[in-house]
Amino acid sequence: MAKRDGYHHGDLRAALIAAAQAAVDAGGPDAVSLRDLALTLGVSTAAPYRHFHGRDALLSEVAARGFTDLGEAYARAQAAASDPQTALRETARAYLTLAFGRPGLFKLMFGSDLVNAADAPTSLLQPAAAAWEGLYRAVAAADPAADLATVKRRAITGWSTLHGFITLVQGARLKGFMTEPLTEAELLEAVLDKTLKPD
Amino acid sequence: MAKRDGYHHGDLRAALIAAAQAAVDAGGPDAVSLRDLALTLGVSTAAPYRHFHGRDALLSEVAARGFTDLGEAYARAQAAASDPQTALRETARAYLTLAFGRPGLFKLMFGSDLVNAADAPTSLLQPAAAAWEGLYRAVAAADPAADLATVKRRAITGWSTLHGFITLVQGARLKGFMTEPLTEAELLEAVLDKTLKPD
DNA sequence: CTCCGATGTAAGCGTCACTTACATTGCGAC
DNA sequence: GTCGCAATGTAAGTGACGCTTACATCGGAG
Repeated sequence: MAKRDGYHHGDLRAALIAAAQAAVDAGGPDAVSLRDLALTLGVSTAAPYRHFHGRDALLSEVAARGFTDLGEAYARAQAAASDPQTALRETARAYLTLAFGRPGLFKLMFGSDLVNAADAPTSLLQPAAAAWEGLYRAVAAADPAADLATVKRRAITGWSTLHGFITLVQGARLKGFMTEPLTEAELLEAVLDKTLKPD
Repeated sequence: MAKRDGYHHGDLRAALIAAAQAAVDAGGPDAVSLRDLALTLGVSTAAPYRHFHGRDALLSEVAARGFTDLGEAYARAQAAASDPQTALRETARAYLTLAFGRPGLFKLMFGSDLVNAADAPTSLLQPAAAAWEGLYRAVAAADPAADLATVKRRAITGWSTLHGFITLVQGARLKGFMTEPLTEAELLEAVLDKTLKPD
């Protein structure tokens, strides 16, 4: 790859994904402009369309890799844990780590309508579903005696707590409320406690 | 108002807000185009700028009215309840009602960066803060013995559960998982239960 | 009645995603 | 080897968007 002959780029597709990833991490989904990417990569504005149907297709690829990363982080957290309770807590922590460590990517994955779109590609839907399965798996393993409905209910309500806290914090809705008598670390543990509480 | 002399509109400002509100309810914040609104109202594309600094200022006005509505819904719910526990549950239900009843408006209020913006006007920040106070008030009233940190923690984690569920549902992240053995109504009550559980 | 501030218009700028017609290249078939 | 074709690039243009500037029109206060 990376052979430049003055006309063909070498591996424009990979370069576009990398540049888009960087832009998403730096400024979220809205910071991605195909024109900008093309200019940065020294290529015409029409070139990206040889590799992606459009802006959404490129963003879908970036989001898909985010979901893949998330699923792998879940798997690592669960493999490293000595018992199912710890595994569940560390799985939740992996979600928080992605959300607060790469907020731009998180916004793309969970704040955009890409996954919701009618023409969402399998390459996006599959990793997204796999990530959810990773969460679900941890909830199920933490209480093998629970029936299906219970596990689903716990997974959904727990995920809601975790996800809601993240979106509220990132939307700056808790500014001035998170501090005062509560430290941020205390609050984070409180959120984890509520997230994991069985019922 | 509404005097049309062929040149001046009569009350363009109010008409713009109403049209923007309708567009937001119909298709969310992204569905609002100043050009479209101007065309619909039979006015030039530059006219809206006589009444709003730009697109964000108009959307801020719509969002502000949403927060005002939310705060009033809280107040009504609390006034109608016979005891503080019921008041808290009905306050939470009011949040769900706005979210699921007017998803486009909810997305504008909590999914956009308007409130977060550095130049957010007081006319938006004040109703937003007031709405949060309405939630907080209900949590505090439900347990008068609790200290400040406890009330804050409960309000934040509870709101997180509620808010996260809404955003996950509206992002279609729970499609196929909400149904199976769980009815949607059951799940909603489960979310409310988890939201309101003191600790 | 006259002037002036409020409110409108016409025209245009720069950016965006995307399309179309054409140019260049590497590579496998022969 | 070279020929032809598919892959990959370019140049130019379309239409929508937010926003700005210079000018036109109107109603009401003096």
